[in-house]
Amino acid sequence: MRAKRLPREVRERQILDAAVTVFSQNGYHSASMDEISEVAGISKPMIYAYLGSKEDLFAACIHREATRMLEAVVGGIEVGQPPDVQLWHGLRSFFGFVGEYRESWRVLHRQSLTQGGPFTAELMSMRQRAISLVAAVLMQTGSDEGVGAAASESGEALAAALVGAGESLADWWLDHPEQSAGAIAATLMNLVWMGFGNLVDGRIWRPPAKPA
Amino acid sequence: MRAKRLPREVRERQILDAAVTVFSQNGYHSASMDEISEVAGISKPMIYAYLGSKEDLFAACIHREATRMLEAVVGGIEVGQPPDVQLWHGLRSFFGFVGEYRESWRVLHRQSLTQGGPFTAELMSMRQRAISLVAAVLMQTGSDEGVGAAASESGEALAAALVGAGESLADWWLDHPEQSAGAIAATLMNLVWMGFGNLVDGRIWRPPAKPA
DNA sequence: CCGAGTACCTACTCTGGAGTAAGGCTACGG
DNA sequence: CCGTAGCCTTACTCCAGAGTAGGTACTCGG
Repeated sequence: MRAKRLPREVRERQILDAAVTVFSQNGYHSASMDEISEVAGISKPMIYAYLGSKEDLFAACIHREATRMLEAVVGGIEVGQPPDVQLWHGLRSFFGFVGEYRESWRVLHRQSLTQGGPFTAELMSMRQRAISLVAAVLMQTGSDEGVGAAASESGEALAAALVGAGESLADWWLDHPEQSAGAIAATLMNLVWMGFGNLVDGRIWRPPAKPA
Repeated sequence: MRAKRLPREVRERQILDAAVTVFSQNGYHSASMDEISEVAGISKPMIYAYLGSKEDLFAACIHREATRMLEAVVGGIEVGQPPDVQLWHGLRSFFGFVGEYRESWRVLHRQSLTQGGPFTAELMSMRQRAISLVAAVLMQTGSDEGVGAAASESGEALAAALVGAGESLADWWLDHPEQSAGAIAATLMNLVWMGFGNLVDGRIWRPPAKPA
């Protein structure tokens, strides 16, 4: 069946959408260009004409979705706020994004670690941006209040751990969707801000009164 | 070149070693059986004769390495100790393992999330065992001291977050090897036990006097 | 010394799937 | 109404790499 004639811009979006869907299902290698073209409702050579090789296509997917996600998170943070509130809003935005765009998340995370392809660059870069962002929020705490030596020395490491915790929790959430995004965000916020030692004593962190 | 005649048991170990090496470098899909056979110093049909298909081989690798790792972690924990000490020793053992067997870690983690193959079962199971183990340690805190409601309700989620933080920090460590395994473990221990809120105030967690 | 079993090899087959050559259809400017 | 630019397709080529057929050497019990 011959597809209706459409401007390039529109087709490119359709192709990317289809690619994200297919990649998210079974990973980069298991996805075939034929299947992507079928889902996109277009023939294979169009993909090559517009987006280049399979690797290029994957890189383009990663780039688009990563940008979307980081924009969502950054957009959720208000600069004037105290650091715990910033972190809280960042987490809420992150889990909100994951909940709303599961496919995007899957393609970003579940396929991300399979280093090997040249698209690794794209992924490393996005991950690094995430870590840097978190580190910045955490360390700003420091400049405001004179952060403890232990915290400031290992800022990047702490940020990496936090990012990993978020990723892992997001995955766990996909398999246990009974909770809301807010509840998940609160769980992580508590772990990371209060620490388990405090949680045991029943001390928990709560968002400030003004409803978020 | 004809290889020297060796008993099956020995060859199987050599093959598994080679497979772990190759899989850890570029992931499951990029690894070829030809390359594995070459690294193992043996010809391809031997692999098929002894370990079965490529998927079987990968599953066998995962199984062996996961068992090793969990044994290392479990072996590092002493049951009588208070929970924070147990967690501390577990973390030390974990990062010790990662530092010593980088290839094992890579094959376990970096390839693990690419869902799709039937070996996913093996991976899910090992991850679940890790999460359960952590959850058990954390929750035991509860039964000892009457854990806060917030902590007990989301025990599995907290464990998932902690496991993810550990994994992510381990990856980060591979790229920043300047610190010792103990230092990395201490970083995570502090984040997770004290929480960032306390770290900012300079309160940190320390292992009990008796040198670990 | 001789089977027979087990380690081991060379040299294939065969398929999935990336990427392409070559050309048809449609809209729009002139 | 015609040409040309750009959307779109069918129908290939081609190769990496999983898996195998079939045969060779070594070794050990008898």
